[in-house]
Amino acid sequence: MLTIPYIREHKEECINRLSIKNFTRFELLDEILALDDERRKTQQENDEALAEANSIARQVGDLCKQGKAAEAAPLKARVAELKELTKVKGERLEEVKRLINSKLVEIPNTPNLLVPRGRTAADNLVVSEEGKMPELPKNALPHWELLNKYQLADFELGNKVTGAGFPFYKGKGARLQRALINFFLDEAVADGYFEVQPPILVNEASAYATGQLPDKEAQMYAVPLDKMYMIPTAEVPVTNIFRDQIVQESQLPIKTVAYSNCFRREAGSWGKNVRGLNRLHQFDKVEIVEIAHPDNSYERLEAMKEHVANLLRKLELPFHVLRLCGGDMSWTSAMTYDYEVWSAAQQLWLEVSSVSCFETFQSNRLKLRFKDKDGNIQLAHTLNGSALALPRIVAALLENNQTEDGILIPKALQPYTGFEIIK
RNA sequence: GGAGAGAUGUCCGAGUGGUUUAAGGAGCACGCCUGGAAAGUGUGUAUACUUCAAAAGGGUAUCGCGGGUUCGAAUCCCGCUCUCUCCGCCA
Repeated sequence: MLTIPYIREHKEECINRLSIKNFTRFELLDEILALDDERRKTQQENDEALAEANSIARQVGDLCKQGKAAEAAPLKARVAELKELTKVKGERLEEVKRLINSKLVEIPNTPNLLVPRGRTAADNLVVSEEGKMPELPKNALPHWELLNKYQLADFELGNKVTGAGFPFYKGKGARLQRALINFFLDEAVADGYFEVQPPILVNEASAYATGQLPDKEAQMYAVPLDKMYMIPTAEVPVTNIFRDQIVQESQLPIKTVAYSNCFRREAGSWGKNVRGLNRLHQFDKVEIVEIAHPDNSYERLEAMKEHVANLLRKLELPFHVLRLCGGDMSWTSAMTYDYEVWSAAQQLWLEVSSVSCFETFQSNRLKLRFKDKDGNIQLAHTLNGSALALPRIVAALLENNQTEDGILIPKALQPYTGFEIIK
């Protein structure tokens, strides 16, 4: 969420940036500032009452030691009055803080001024495009038929054992999954990312800190008996590593990579173009997360963007990069690049990665800070990106590389698969 | 799942109702000493909110978390979380 000092000191800029996301409820800003004034005033009054009570308690202690307990009676009465007062003030203070918080979570992150204005995916800006568009043989098949033809995945079996959107991968299909995971992890480690393997269940505090709660609760699978949630992305546990932390400035940027299963209920989003691997409830993803200095977080965003582009180059997939417009960006992002690979048989661009800078929007809620050279403590910037999500990569690999002899595996992946062709 | 023990600052660790304004030690930072270092020595060393034009200084809260008792709680009471030991189960 946004910080109150930012809203207070840069209100015009804040409004201008929010308008890029087509946000219009600017009255929330003034409401928050008014409540914050009340919070300060209330706290001051409460603190004064507490200070007087503390002072009286010391006096009572002294009197008792001197054997003058009787003289303490009026002081005790005064403390009782103060206690009533601090009860009322304290409750109001908590109430005001709750109100401020409830309004803050209704305001999205402020987009970077470079973010194009717009409402839908059609307004996204194509910033680069590379790779050779494949020429497919006649009777080219979409990936769901290829999965079936070469016995790489079994959706029916998934339906039987779990439900729709939970396929089994089998044989070379399973091996291809494992190869891609290892390939992505090795590439990230070679690029300086520190590998972690996170839990795939998180507690409420973690889900709240990265913003899945309270807004996106319906998107997560929950384990209510233990008050836990299945992660929709490794971003959640990995970013939460840094919750309530003060890191050293010299440690920045902190580059972390994690592979995990991801679980998404995708409530209400089933419809067109979700066949096969295009949309699943459980999928695999390698995620990169960075904690960066505010001075160079956008340089880090470009570096992450390049890391992802290199993966796609090595996989020899045609792709383009979009800078998302305000209307298509996520609530929490300040700037997002989406990567889409061309899935030749479906004749579709498939989103395989989303790389974002959140500035302080996440770290404010996380309480993720660093101490600068002068000893001042300030919020760090967070960034993350998929590098990469597997199912749509598999879809594009299968469709684009199909030949009459079988499906060719890109060279970079062959050491990981142990085979050059699927037939 | 059962029984017991525990959680104090960067770390170790003392503290069972009032100069604890959290002892002491270690670490770290800076200074002195030194040709340089070690040793020695001195000073400093949490976070959040708030007050103040700013700095300095001050106030409040925080001893796992949340309540309660009391004029006063790290200390007493209740609930929760987590850790350790033993038992049970187990890849």
